[in-house]
Amino acid sequence: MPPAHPTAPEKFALALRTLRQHQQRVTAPRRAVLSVLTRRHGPFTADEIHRRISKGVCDIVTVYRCLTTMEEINLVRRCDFGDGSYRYEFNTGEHHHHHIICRVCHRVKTLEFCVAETLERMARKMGYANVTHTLEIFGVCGGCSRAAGVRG
Amino acid sequence: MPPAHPTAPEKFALALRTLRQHQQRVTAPRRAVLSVLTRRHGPFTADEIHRRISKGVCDIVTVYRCLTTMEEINLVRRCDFGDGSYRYEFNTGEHHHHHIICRVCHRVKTLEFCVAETLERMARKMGYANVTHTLEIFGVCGGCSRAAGVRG
DNA sequence: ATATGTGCAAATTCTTTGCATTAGA
DNA sequence: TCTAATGCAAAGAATTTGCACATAT
Repeated sequence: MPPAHPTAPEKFALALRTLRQHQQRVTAPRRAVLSVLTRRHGPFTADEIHRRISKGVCDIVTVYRCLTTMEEINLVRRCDFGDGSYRYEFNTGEHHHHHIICRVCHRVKTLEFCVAETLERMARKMGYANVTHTLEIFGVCGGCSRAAGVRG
Repeated sequence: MPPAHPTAPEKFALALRTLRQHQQRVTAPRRAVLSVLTRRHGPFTADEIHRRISKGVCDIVTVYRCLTTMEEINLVRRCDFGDGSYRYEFNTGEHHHHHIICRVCHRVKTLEFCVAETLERMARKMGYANVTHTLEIFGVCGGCSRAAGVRG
């Protein structure tokens, strides 16, 4: 069986395969987007991804289109931290997880733990099909708390 | 002690009192917004609220400003279903709750139950202060499933 | 060869802001 | 009275769309 945490190149190769399996073409912009997303987990906004791509490879519009396509085939997951823009992360399919977002420095930590199965089960009992959920935790991280404490 | 589920007029009266307590003026647009939000739990988008207000009472911009003010004094809660617009609901302060949103008809049910305390506790242990969370459940409700089933 | 993907410009959608005017307290 | 709230117009930000051109298969 594959290692629990595939390396970036492994994820990248897997992603290209997944594209082809879904009759999607492997283009330079798609490679670039996937390269960013497999190297660091993110999640990143479309703009952040675009800025991490070598200048001139593609337009921000193309980044959006790549991400939409990739979300449709479950290669990426779209997250919403409620701050006005969506974020995208590579979907390894390994484990469902959530984020803790610092309200001050906006750094994101991943929580490899989910507590919402109970709620999903409840929703299914209520007659819902195709149940999913979003769950994000917000707070002020230790560093930012200390920084604020020192100042005032 | 007050009843567990105050009536709409009770909520409305309470809301006006809360406004005054916070040195906020009681104006026609604010009454109109609160009237909508206390009559039905929602949550509603700014546009939905505006359309439910008698024509000519106020501009959509004013609805946004009312909602912002009301959120600041905790009279309303802002929800984000990740579909491009925020939704607002009256905050009775009674109990924290979540929503189940049908992906097809977009009808919202309230889940008077929260499972995320565990996660918040975990975040606090990780050194985060001022911890909150967002949690929404999505699915296809029974009615919509049946409708889809009948057709195809 | 040909359908799919991309660039550029422009449109859309949601939300916020500036400023003169109106109206609560 | 006098500050806070509103209307209107316009700005902003994020995302999507239209269409001609480029390119992966």
